[in-house]
Amino acid sequence: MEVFFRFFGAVLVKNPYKSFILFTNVNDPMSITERHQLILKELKERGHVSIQELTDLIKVSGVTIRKDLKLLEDKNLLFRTRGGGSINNPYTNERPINEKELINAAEKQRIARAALSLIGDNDSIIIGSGTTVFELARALHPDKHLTVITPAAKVTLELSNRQNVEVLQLGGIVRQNSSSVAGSYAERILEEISCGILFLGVDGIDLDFGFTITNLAEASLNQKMIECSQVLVVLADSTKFGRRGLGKICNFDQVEYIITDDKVHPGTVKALEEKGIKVIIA
Amino acid sequence: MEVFFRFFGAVLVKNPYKSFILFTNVNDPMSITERHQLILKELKERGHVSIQELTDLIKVSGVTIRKDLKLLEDKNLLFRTRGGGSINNPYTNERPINEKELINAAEKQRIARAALSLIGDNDSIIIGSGTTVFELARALHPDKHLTVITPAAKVTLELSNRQNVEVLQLGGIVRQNSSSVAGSYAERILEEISCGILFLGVDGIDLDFGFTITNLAEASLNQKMIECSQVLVVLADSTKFGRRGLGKICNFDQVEYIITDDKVHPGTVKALEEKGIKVIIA
DNA sequence: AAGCATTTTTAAACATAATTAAACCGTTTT
DNA sequence: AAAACGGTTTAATTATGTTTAAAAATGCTT
Repeated sequence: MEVFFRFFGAVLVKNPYKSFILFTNVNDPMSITERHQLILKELKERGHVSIQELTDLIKVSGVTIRKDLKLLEDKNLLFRTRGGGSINNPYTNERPINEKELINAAEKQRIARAALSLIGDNDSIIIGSGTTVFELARALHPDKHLTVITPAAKVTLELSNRQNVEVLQLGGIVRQNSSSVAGSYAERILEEISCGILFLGVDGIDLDFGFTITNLAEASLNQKMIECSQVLVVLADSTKFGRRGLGKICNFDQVEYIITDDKVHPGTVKALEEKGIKVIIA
Repeated sequence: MEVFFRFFGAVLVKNPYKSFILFTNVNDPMSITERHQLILKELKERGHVSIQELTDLIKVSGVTIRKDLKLLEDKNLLFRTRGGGSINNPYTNERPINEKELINAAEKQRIARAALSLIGDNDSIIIGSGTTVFELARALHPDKHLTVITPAAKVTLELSNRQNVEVLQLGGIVRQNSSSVAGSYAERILEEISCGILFLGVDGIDLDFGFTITNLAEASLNQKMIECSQVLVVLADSTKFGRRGLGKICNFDQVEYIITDDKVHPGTVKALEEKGIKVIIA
């Protein structure tokens, strides 16, 4: 018995299968489970979600999102906060929370997400220490393999179970508060490494003095990082401009990109661009 | 006999649809088994199915699809969600790390607290990787200065803000899951170090074969740690006895203390003590 | 092939769950 | 103090689920 199949004008012979075409409307409203999945995914990537974000994204009412958050909280999958939800228990504060850090959190996340676009497949990158570049680690979910070198234990922990990411933790004495290493051990490892992009967080950007950080040992490590990297990208929210830290890291000619937020002064941007730096406003 | 494909022509023209092609014969309605196969195939490809989709496709009533989904759920082939089915439990995706931590948590904490008594003022110690020795880091609140060397990022993060503790994080490639480094970078740092006590967690203690761990790179690192330490203390809950991991760490003559819980077999304790090891039961 | 029992399917009725707008209340910000 | 924001409740609407009884399909026996 010979069986013919016709499909878009072509004829298939003796196909052992039966055929159906299943259609899914992409514009269909999301099911409750899909919403919950999405919320959990966002939480995992960003650390917290806001109701505003979610209503914009999913096109449902705030009441519904609040109900979702309540359900997920009941399942111990998130902690409810005013206006959203968080993956961390806000009540297990290891150290007093810097209020300002929280206020700039959204900017830092936008900056981090803008930085993602600079990373290519099979790249190797360095992620420095500091809260801004930590957000980069959090937002990093590469499709292809990526090697990440970092002095920061927080970055290592964030990335250690992530798909497609290989982490090289630098060694050395750990600085209090930053949980990040510095010193000769780390620098010696860097001497054997050549890396694509360095993502650096800084404490100060002064148009006359250059890029600075408050800790001297870290400044030295950052210099070594610059030496072994081909491209230097500085991530800094707009509050860092006009400030000076104790230790100088580098001059403007060594920096290829600065990624910052939209509160940066236009004159500053112009001055940076005249120095040959590509400024990305997230 | 000619068989033709069933097209939903009007739908095809509309663009916001994604289409999936499955095979089936048109003339006969689908059998129950074919339906189930179709549902499972869709699930495999897309992760979830909706009842709406399936009724449109197979031209059966919603009641029937619900019955199908119930049957498949009873066979543990899918999870029912409102309006459809999902391939994996949508709510068990979080917090994989805590689970291992929870195993024998109370024992591990008692073991860790017993280990504290071995640490003296101004000592320098190594804390290895694994959940048991991590509990030691958690319990560590020294009155006098203490230097801690560790390959584990979790230990570093736990101790980085603690009073009187200086942390030396070893460098190297980070192992998935353990978030702990191993390899030549770490070993080279250890060559320059001499340390008082090494607190090691192991995966297996076999009276004939010695101390073992499942990961080979970690086994090698552990050997180097032993070389640079004066005293070796093994922390292991009683479930570790009689087991063997892939990589051998050391023999019994190199171990000075074993700290374990009270569920250990008395014969085992005796055998260990005959080998010259001091056994502490927490 | 006819008869009969069993299973499958479905429409209809009913029950439950989900969503939202609107009204209202309490906090936080200005 | 006012305005803006987030949260809760209510009531109406819509979507999804369950049950029931009847019809249709299937399988088995003779």
